[in-house]
Amino acid sequence: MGPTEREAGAATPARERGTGTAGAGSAPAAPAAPLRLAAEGRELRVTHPDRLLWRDPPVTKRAYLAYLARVAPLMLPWLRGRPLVVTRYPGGVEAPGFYQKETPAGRPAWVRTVTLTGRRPVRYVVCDDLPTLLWLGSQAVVEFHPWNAPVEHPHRPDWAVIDLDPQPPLGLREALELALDLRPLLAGLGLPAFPKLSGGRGLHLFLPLEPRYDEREVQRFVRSLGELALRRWPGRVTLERAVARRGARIYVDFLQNGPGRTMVAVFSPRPRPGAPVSFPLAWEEVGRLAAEIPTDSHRYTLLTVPSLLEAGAGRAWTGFWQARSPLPLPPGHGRQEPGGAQRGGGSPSCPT
DNA sequence: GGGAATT
DNA sequence: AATTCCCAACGCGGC
DNA sequence: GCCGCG
Repeated sequence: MGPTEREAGAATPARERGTGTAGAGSAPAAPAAPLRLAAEGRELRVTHPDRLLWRDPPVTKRAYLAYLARVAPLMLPWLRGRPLVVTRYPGGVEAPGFYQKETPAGRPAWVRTVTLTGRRPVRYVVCDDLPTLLWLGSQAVVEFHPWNAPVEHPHRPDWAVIDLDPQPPLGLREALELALDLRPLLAGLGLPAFPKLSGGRGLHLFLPLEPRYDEREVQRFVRSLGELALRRWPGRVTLERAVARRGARIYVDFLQNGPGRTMVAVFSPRPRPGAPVSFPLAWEEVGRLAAEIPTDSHRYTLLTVPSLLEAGAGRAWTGFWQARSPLPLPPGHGRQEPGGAQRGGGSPSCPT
């Protein structure tokens, strides 16, 4: 989804919805005063606290900040120490939004940034703490896309991502089923995988990695995993870039592992109707959900900003950071081997 | 959402 | 003073 | 070459 998308026919800009204003004859609806917030000794100004970021279900900026504060303990570990790319929707998620890499101007002095030079130098936000998270929320940041690598070694990702994107009429159910079949295959390669709901139709598998490979190597490896899955389940899996050629299969998007590419963080909301959230699952839940969700449920929404605000954040993956794995690279994979053109592009060996 | 550039 | 602009990016494959 | 794609 591009951040500039908008819901068909919903051009109405988000408007201030009076906060009740029990106003018996009181002053004419005062333009909502900026809210003052303090967190961990940092002070924050929040304009338009009652603006609706999502209309259905209704989520005001104020409620959104409460959500972020609530999930912060579980969310921050996935943002901390990484360059952050965000999408922002200052007019609400039904109005156009935009990607932002460069740190928004006017940041408080205590917001950490890091400048990385690719084609051009970019000063990224590094969201290490609650005040920074809330400041981003106050800036109408809706999606959090941390780099796959930490600032200390930005070109040595410490996780790989397998993005399972079911093409309608397939839906979450089918993505969960594929993940369940992928799991033993990955385990056979010594790769524990951690699943999360994308917040859209699909599922993301995170594979904790020893940070010794560059983005290209990781991307090549995940592509070869996709090819393996494609050979094994040709009717269920596709690696096609062109939507028209994907058919009713699960698109395995390995390109998300490339240089400078990002994946939406755990607990990041999505700028879609329903205020869905990308949510970490335990494998038992993957199995349970696969059994519960109706087939072809390509619109299934499980967890939302309001539901998590109400019920609490749940839990995180356990053991992720202890599981960092080496990639089972065949000899020569990813290394310039003088004259040693190996066949097959380095597919992982597969216990068939 | 807000700073900068443009009218 | 008011309005508009700007906020990523890049390679790959199909045509 | 341009477009769509993520």
